Order: sequence, then C-alpha cells, then structure tokens
Amino acid sequence: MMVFGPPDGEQLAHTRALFAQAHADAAPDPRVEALVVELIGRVAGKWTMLVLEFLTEHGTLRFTQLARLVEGISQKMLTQTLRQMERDGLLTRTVHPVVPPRVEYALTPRGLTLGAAFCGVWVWAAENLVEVEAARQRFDTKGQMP
Amino acid sequence: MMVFGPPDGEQLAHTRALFAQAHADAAPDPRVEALVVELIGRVAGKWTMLVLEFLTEHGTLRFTQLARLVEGISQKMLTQTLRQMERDGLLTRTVHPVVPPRVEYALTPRGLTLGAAFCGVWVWAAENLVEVEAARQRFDTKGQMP
DNA sequence: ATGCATGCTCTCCTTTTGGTAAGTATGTAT
DNA sequence: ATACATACTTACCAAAAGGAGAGCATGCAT
Repeated sequence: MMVFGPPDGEQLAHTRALFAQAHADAAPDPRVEALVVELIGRVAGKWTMLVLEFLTEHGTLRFTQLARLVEGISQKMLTQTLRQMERDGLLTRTVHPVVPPRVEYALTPRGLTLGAAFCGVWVWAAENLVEVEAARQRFDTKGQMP
Repeated sequence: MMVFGPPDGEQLAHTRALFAQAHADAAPDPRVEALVVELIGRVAGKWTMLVLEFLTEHGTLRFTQLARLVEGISQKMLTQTLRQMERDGLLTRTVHPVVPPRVEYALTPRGLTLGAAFCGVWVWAAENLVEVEAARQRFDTKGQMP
C-alpha cells in the first residue's frame, strides 16, 4: 500500500499543514511539551506499551498473568510500570483482600484513548518498516568502499 | 472539552475496537513490534521529536541553526540524533563544499509523515494534561496520612 | 603567523536505567 | 512444623545514556 509517492509538493504541504495545525492548537504550552516528552519516553520503555497492548486486548489481568504475557519483564519493572500508569490514571488497581493476594489491573478510559493515540505510530511503522530497513542498509554499506 | 465521559461501555468498546483493529492489521510481525519500540524509544529521547518539530516548521535548517533552536542539546547529541534520522531515511543531509562548511538538513516525505503520526499522541497529551496532573497529585497525596 | 567560523569527533566522567536475587507478609494446605 | 502461593520491596551491580570539554580540518581575514 503506497501511502505517499515521490516528494510531491502537494502531499508534502498537506502533511506539513496537518502537523503545524496540531502544534498551533496544542503546543504553545511548555507543560504539554514536557508531558509529551515524558509520556512518550515512558511508553517507549517498551514495557508500558506492551502492558497497554495486553490490557487493551484482555480487559482485566492479574499481576502474574501480565508477568507471563509480557515475557522478559522482571517483577521490579512490571511493578514500576504499573505504578506509574496507575499514578497517571491510565489504569486501575484493584486489590482483593484474600490469601494469597489477588490484584487486578484494567485500563481506564484514559488509558484506552492513549493506546488509540499510539495507533498512528504503529500504523506508520508497519507501513514503513521495509523502507526504513532498506534505508539503513543503504546508509550502512555506502561509505565502506572509498 | 470533554472527550470521553464516565466508563461508558459503548465508548470503551469503540476505542478498543479501533486499537485492536490497528493491531490486527499491523502487528502480527515481531519486526514491526521491534521497530515501533525502537523508534518510539528514539523519538522519546526528546531530541528527535524536537528536531522533527523544528524541521517541520522551518523546512530546511543548518547544523548551528538547529543547535540554537533545540536549546540545551549538546553537539554530540545533535550529531547523533541527525545521523540516526538520516540513516532511517527521515531526513536528508546536504554538505556544501565551502569554507566554513555548510550542512543543511531537511525532512524527507517519510520524516514528515512520521511527524504527522505523532500528532495523535501530541493531541492526547494536550487534551489530558490537566487530568493527568490531577491524577498524579491525588496519587501522591493519598497514602501519606494513615 | 594568528585567529576565527563551522561541523564535526573523541575522551572522560556522571547519571540513569534495568536486571538478579533475596527477603516479606499472610493464610492455607500437608 | 513446614512448605507454598501471590504480590510485592529492597539491595546490589552492570550496562547504557548523555553531558562537558578539548581537538581537528579547512580556508579566509587580519
């Protein structure tokens, strides 16, 4: 699926206008900038995004279920990730006072919309994966023979 | 501006459907997942996003111009950020063989669309900034008095 | 000869990040 | 009495990120 062709002026201008508009609307506030950077940084940690993904798919999950799904994550990182997301109001943490303890996590509406907001990036990556990899190869090989 | 109300089932289902659809379309490939994580991680480094921003706004910029605009960045980080973006085909680097050297950077169409893809996150942050900060305060203050 | 401007690169050092492994609390099962 | 399960927390350590500052190549101006 070709989303954009050659550096066509019209397409470019359109994309630029979209971007500039969003910035004009939303970005004069440095606090927004800070939140975006911090938030993206968090989501980028690879764990947050995976948690977001699994909770979106499954609805509600327990600590150990998440630990199994997000394979490779340590308990420490899972706890940390979940706490941060809870603090930001992205998910709810429900402790059932039983033994052994049972804690359930579920996204809030705000968590769901954040997941949706990252869809654009997902789609971009899927659409551009091949081209990016090709670009990297070109970049890495050229310059090796003088 | 209220974008979503209480945990209304319909809204939730809709958002979830959007997210799940995008994932069904784009995410079965682990390479996509890896690229998304890596890419978001990069953009999150706060420098990449700023460079993306300024180049979107200004079109073409020289090294020193970028260094001035992206205040706080070190030469090392600016160079590194620009090289990575060039490698990924997000921007072009044009060296003019004059003295003193003159190097110009401009986004490729792919760089522009990536910027556009991050708009969703940007908008989300602007819309949810107040609520997220409130949620953090609530989280931080509760639990301090037993 | 000296200095300056640009766009880097390289080294050193500090901060941050993240993993491993162990410990904790609690009640139930054996 | 002992072991176990769950959901953490804490201490320690290694790796990675990132900032400061110096060095470098080049040619023109003084």
